[in-house]
Amino acid sequence: MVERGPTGQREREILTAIVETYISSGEPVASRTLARGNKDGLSPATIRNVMADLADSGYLEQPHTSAGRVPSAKAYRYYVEQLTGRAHLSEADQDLIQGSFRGVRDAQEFMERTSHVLSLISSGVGVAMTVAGPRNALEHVYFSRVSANKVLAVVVTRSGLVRDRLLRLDQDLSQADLDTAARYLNENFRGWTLDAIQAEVVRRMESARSEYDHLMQSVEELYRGGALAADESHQNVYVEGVSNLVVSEADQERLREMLRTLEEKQRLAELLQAYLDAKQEAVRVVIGLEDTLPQMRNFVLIGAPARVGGEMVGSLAVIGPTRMDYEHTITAVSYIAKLFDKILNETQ
Amino acid sequence: MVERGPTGQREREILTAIVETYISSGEPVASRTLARGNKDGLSPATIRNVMADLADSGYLEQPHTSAGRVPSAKAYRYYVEQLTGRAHLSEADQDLIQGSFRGVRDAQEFMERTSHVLSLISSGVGVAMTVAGPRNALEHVYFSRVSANKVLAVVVTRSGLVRDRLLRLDQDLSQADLDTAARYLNENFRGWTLDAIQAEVVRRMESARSEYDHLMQSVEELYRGGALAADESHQNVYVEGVSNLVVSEADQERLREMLRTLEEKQRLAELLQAYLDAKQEAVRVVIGLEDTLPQMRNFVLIGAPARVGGEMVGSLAVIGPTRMDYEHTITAVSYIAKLFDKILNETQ
DNA sequence: ATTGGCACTCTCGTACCGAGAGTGCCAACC
DNA sequence: GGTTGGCACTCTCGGTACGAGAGTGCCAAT
Repeated sequence: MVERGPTGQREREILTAIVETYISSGEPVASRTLARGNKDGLSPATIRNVMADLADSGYLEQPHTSAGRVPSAKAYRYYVEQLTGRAHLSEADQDLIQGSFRGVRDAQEFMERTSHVLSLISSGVGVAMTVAGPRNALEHVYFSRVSANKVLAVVVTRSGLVRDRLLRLDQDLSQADLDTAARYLNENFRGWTLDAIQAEVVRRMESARSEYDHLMQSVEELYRGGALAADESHQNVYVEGVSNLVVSEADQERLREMLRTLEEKQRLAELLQAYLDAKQEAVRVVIGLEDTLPQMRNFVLIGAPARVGGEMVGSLAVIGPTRMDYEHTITAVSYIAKLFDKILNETQ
Repeated sequence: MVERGPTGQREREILTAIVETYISSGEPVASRTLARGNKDGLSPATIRNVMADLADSGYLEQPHTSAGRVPSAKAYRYYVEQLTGRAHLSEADQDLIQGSFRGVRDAQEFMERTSHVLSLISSGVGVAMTVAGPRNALEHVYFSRVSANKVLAVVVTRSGLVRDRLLRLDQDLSQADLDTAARYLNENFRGWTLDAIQAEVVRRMESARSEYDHLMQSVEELYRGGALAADESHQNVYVEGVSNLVVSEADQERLREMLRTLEEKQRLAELLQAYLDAKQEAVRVVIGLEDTLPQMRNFVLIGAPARVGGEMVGSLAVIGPTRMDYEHTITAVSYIAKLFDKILNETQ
C-alpha cells in the first residue's frame, strides 16, 4: 500500500504515458500498446507489473478483469501537477484569441467572447462571468426620470461594468432632484464599494434625521428603490459550447442533467466562486467536480479569476470531460486571464 | 389522388385521433388502438381502409410495411388548423405564468423570463428576443465622460429597452459638452426612430457646415463614435430549455447540430424574424423547420411577435419536436404575448 | 529485475430464432 | 356499397449462442 505517489522514474513515465494515451484514444490502455510506443524497449510483461503497482496505489482502474487500465482522478491530478511549467500556447491559438477580442470595450463583452473562444479551443464548455457583487467600486451613477414614479438608474463600476435598473419609487422626484442626488453620490462615494456605500448612506440618513433636508430625502427614496443594490441574482454568466458535451457524454440522462445545470446560471456562478478566488495566482484545475455537482461526474474545471489591477471582477473557466487536452486548455485559460487584465486596463 | 384535404367527417375524426394518439404515445399508431378508443365501435379493418386513403393523400406515413401509421407534416398542419379556436389555458398555468413575471420592469427582463417559462411549460426550447433594430423610437439618451476620449452612452427606447455602450472618441469632450449634446438630442428627437435620427443628424451636420458651432461638432463626434448605432449584431436573444431536446432527439449528430444552432444567436434571430412580423395577429405555427434549417428536421416553431402598443419590439417562440402539445403551447405563447403588451404598457 | 508463455476472462459482433404486432387483401355479410 | 372477420405475410425486437480478439495474471525461466 504505497501512499506517496509514484516513486520510481519508470513508474512516473508509465503513468504519464497511460494518461496521455487514454486521453487521445479514449480506450483503456493495454500493456502491449504502451510497450510499442516506448523506446526503452520494455516488454509488455514488465509494464504489466508496473501497472499492477500503480493500480494498487489507486492511480489506475480496470473496467473489467481483462481490459486495459484507465487513469483514476488521482492519476489526472498527478498528470496535471507534473505538467506545470511546460506551458506554451501555439502561435495560431494566440492569433485566434487575440483576434476574438478585437474591438472589445467592456468586461461584459469580453466575457461573452471568452466563453465563445474557450468553447472553440477546448473540448468542453466555455464559461465566463462577471461578479455583480457588492465588492465592486463605484465609478459613476446616473438617474433619469422616465415617468411619474419611474426612474432609470445606471451604475458604472470601476471595473467597467454597467448596470441599469428601472426603479419604481413611492415619491415622484423631479429630474433636478435626481441630478442633485446623483451629484451627491458621485462626489461623496466615488471609489467606494457598493456595500460600503449602502451602509454609509443608512448611517448618514439616521444621523441627519433631525435636519432632514430635501436632498437626503431624495437619496433615501432612491436607496429604498434599490438604486445601489448589488443584485446577486442578476449576475451575467456566459456559457457556450454545450454541443461539445454531446460527444463526450453518451448517457442520455446524464447529458440532460448537465444541460439543465449549465442553464442554472446561479448555480454555475456558485461553482466558479467556490473554486476561484482573487488571491490565487495561477490557473486552477479541479478534477472530480462530482463532489460539488453529482451530475458532473468525470468532469473537470479549469479556471482562473479575471482581474483588473488587483481586483477580481469575474471568472473564466472551461468545464470539460476528464479526457481533455489539459496542457492546451490550461495555457489558453491562463493566456486569456492575462489578456483580460491587459485589455481592460487600457480601456479604462 | 385526392388533393383537397380529408373530406369526410369520419376521415377527419380519424386523422385527428391519429395525430393525438401519436403525440401522446410516440409510437406508430395501429388500427386496433384506434378502434379501441373510438366510441363509434368501428372495427380495425374499417379504420385500416380509411388509413390507407389518408396515406394516399399524404397525411400518413409508414415507417415500414408492417408498422402503424405516423402523421406527416401535412397532417400536423391540418391538426393545428383544426385546433384553432378551442384555445384555453388552465388556471394553474395562468398562475405559473403570472407569477413568473412578477416584478419584471423592462423588456429585457421580460424576455429572459419568457424563455424560461416557455421551456418549462412546453416540451421544447423557449426562445425570446428583443429587436435592437433601428426601428426603435428614442426615449432618452445620456452621455457620461469616463476618461479622456471614453464616453459611456446610454440609450433608452420608448419600448423600454436600455442599451449602454462605451464609445471611443477622437476628441476629448467635457462632461458639459456631453450634457449639451444629450439635451440637444433629447429635445429634438424624442420619439424618432434611431435610423431616422441618424439620417437627420447627417443632414443637419451638412447643412450647418458653414456656421459650424461647438454643439454640432460634439454631436458629430458622438455620432461617429456610434452613439446612435442600432447594432444588429448585439441583439439580445434568450434561449432556455435545451435539455428538453435530449429526450426528443436521440441521434447524436443531429442533437449536436441543433445545440450548435441554438447557440448562434444571430441565426436564431434571423429565423424568428423570417417567420414573425408585426402585422400578424395570432400565434404562428411553422411545421417543417427543415426548409430553413436542415438540422431542424422534425421540429416546429410556435411563435408570436412581442408588441408594445402597435410597435413590435421582440419575438417569443417555442422550438420543439413535432410531437408536442400544440394546444397547450399555442395558448401559452399567445397568453404571454398579450401579457407582454399589458405589463410593458403599464411600466412605461 | 525482466521476460516468454499460457490459461483464463471479458467484450463485441454476428447470426439465429421465435414471439408479437400490424398490415393488406379477400371473401362474406348486412 | 360500406363494413367486417379471417388469414397470410412482413417487420421489429429481445434473447441466446458462439467464436474471434484483446488483455490480464501469474509462473517459471533467465
